Amino acid sequence: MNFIEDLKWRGALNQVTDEAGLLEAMSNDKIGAYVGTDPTAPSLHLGHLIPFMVLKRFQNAGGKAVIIIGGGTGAIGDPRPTTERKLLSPEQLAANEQGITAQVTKLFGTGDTQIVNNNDWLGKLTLTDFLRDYGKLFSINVMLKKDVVASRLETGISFTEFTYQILQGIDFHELWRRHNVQLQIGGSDQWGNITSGIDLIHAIEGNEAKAFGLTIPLMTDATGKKFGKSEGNAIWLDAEKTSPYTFYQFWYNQSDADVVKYLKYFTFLSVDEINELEKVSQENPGAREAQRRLAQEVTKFVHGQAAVEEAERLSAALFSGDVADLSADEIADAFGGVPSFEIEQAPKNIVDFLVDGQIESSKRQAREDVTNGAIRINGEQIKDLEAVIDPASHYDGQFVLVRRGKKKYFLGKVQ
RNA sequence: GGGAGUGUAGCGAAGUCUGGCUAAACGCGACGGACUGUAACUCCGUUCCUUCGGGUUCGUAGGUUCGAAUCCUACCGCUCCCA
Repeated sequence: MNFIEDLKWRGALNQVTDEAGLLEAMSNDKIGAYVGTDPTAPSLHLGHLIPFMVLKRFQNAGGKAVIIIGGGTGAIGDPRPTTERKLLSPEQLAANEQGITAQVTKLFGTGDTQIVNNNDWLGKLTLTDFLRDYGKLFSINVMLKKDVVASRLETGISFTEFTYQILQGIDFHELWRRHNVQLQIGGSDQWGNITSGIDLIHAIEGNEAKAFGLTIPLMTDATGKKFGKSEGNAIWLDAEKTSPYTFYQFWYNQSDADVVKYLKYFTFLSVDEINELEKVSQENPGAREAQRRLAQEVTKFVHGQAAVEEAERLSAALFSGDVADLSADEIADAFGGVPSFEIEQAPKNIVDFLVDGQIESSKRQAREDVTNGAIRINGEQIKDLEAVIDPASHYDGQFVLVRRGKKKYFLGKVQ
């Protein structure tokens, strides 16, 4: 199976500009492909992982992976279909660039990968050079027709964001020139920006210049919701923002209807392996074999093998439910990945305890959950609103382990 | 600058003409529970705060009234049309 066939089988292909041409270019030469990310946040989240997975597959298919950290484009802002973005401060941008660069480096290693920051060339471009060298090559008429711009004409779009597509076009051309990058990969919303780049390359280098674009379909789950949120929160790749345990659990909890789709999309398992897992999953869905494998593979890719083992150890401890007999050391060891909060040594009423530990948002809510039997302290269900929590009662007086609902854990640490 | 709209709980959206029955319909989301396979579906409950007596809300500030999300005035924000 070639690169494109593999993507099709995985359901990871939305549009390609010239499928045959791309395959030919790949077989004739070691070409590069790139994915760009603007540093809009200090960490990547699962949505970002999607194009990176495809880039990695491209690399595995013998290509060279190039990643742009968009210091320059991030300073401008890729227009959203609805509203204008707020500009990020230079300090924020710098911090975000640093965080994201570190993550990408971890994902791709240092092998056949190039990580560049487009601020290196965009930052040096003077206004007059920009207008003379690039502005002349872009037709306002074409730019206005791009989907994002068209949708913004109603509500308004600043000149700054309007210009974004030119900047991304310049990026593609720069990489084409410097690193033999002939393919740009992105989400389906990037089609317009990608074709801007291809057009620019053709305008500067001539129509015979090889440049291709490939987009990936928007990922949704079986109920049609946008993928990648857990309880309304984004799943981050940064272990500080989303613990490896939570990350692992996110994948482990995927529904049967979605799991095969995600195996195809988010793992490098072979066709045979995935087909086998699909079969196993259908025959015995309750064993959650496919989900387990999915969780292992993706957690390994993002956080490493040690994190997988840690997450599985923690999961085993939590879901056995038998936590009261663990030692303080075991608690510290196993529950390190669970959200924690600081507590005082003195005994405290259950409701106050939950609110002070920010496990509950208000006393009202805390009472409701306690009354419903949703709260367990050190493994023991507490339904009495007057109950007093004494940190000294378990784990050498060091910890109080709180469980809310069926599977949310919090660790109180005595100061 | 002129004209027309609009601003309600996390979001969407009723209620405004015909003031009290409105802490404010309904939907989504979120949270909890039952079921289960740490799934999906379904079902049930909760969703401003509370010392459970009550308190504070419907863009903001005033006013009318026994009583205002609902009427009046000013201001602020947003959208559209004309210039």
